[in-house]
Amino acid sequence: MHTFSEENYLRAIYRLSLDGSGKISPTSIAEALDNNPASVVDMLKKLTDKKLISYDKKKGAKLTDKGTKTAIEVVRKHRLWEVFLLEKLGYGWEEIHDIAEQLEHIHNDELADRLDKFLGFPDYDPHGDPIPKANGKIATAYKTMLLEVEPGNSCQVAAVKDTSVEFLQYLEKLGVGIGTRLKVIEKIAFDGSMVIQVGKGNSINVSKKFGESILVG
Amino acid sequence: MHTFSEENYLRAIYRLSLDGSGKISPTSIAEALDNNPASVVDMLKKLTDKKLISYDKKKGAKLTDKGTKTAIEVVRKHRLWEVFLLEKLGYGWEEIHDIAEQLEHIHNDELADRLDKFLGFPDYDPHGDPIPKANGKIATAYKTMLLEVEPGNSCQVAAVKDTSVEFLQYLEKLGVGIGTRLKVIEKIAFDGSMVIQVGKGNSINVSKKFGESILVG
DNA sequence: ATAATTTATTAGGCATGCCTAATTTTTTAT
DNA sequence: ATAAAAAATTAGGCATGCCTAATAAATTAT
Ligand SMILES: [Mn+2]
Ligand SMILES: [Mn+2]
Ligand SMILES: [Mn+2]
Ligand SMILES: [Mn+2]
Repeated sequence: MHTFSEENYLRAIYRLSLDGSGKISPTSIAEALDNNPASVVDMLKKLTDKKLISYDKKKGAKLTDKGTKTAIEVVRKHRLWEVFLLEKLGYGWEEIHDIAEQLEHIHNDELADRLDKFLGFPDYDPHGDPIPKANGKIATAYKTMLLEVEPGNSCQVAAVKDTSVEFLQYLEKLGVGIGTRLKVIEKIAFDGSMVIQVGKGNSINVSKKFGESILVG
Repeated sequence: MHTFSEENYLRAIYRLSLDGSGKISPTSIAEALDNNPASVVDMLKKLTDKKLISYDKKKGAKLTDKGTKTAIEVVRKHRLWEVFLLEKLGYGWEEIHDIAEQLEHIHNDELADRLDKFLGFPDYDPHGDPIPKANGKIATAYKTMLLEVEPGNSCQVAAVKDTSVEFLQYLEKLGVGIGTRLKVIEKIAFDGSMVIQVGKGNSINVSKKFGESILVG
């Protein structure tokens, strides 16, 4: 079995590989895990020895099939537990990520499948991310950023790319959740911010970072 | 926050203190945790420094108020999770202990209370052990062993003192669970074994160890 | 009381997973 | 091409939590 730390690295590498933002370097992993590049280099050696990744200074880190399988299992558990925490225990959507970060490491062969069944085989987690199925298949994630929506057009919030407490509480305050209808009124060329209308409510100005953190469908 | 290992030690010391089998020594703790007395001595120092226990070669280890509080919180989570795993996820009663061993270490202030509420405030776990309440109060555990029941008398299984897979699967095979009515037919002086009738079924011979592992009420 | 046995403790070591500081390599700017 | 900056790596260290082997202390048996 893998350690918590190994699983956290695999999950981080997996997420970085989906971002498609190029080479997965020690620095990028360190940033994702909020630790030190030197620590990452240590761990990349261990993961390479265990055949969970390949690592090459030129090509960066890449999950092997074995590593991908493990990463997806961890992600599956993470997202299923998030659904449980929100729907069954009544936590707020800004609280669940940190707890799921711990629960994703509980080891038991049947756990994910039993939890999945108990929850009614949900397709998406509370942040709009697709939940990998028992066979490892994953629905393709939404990938249009709110930022890319042209003024005059409407869309619905499909997922949030940032699960920080700060961002989710801000969304809560604005009345924005998964499924909320947003209309882009205007884009400000100066700083990339935009004016949007939330549902049928009033218009507000949100930053470029905000526009990049919401995926719409 | 405390580490998994610290919590496991606190829980072990707590359980040993309830057994009332005298002084809690490094050897007894090592046996409970299946590790080495030398390791235990190391940890007793750390727990003493953190004011979670007091340790004295003469008096053995004793939980402080702070240590007791933590131990009870861990036991509370352990038993609530066991109820969850059995009742909501449908695991067998011999499978839940090991998973709860992991789940008991998930840290979140509201978790135990939310889980408790979700489960309908259960009083006992699936092995018949009382679940500590939010205020730390615990129903007194059953303490009459099946072994002490006189021939001719009947009783009901209230709890099992041994949660090993081997014992629980054996009980399963015999059709014995919490609440099962048992009648003591005969006690064999030779080896302490006894002949019991399970429910309205046939009579079987069970060992002394068996008689010591079942609590009745 | 002395010897044998058991228990507790210390000493030294190892794996994990992190760190800082120093060094090397690579990339970017001039 | 050279200098400056950034990224990767190495070296050395630290905390945790475990181990074995050696030693000390306490118990039990003779
Ligand atoms: Mn995690
Ligand atoms: Mn999520
Ligand atoms: Mn248990
Ligand atoms: Mn445990």
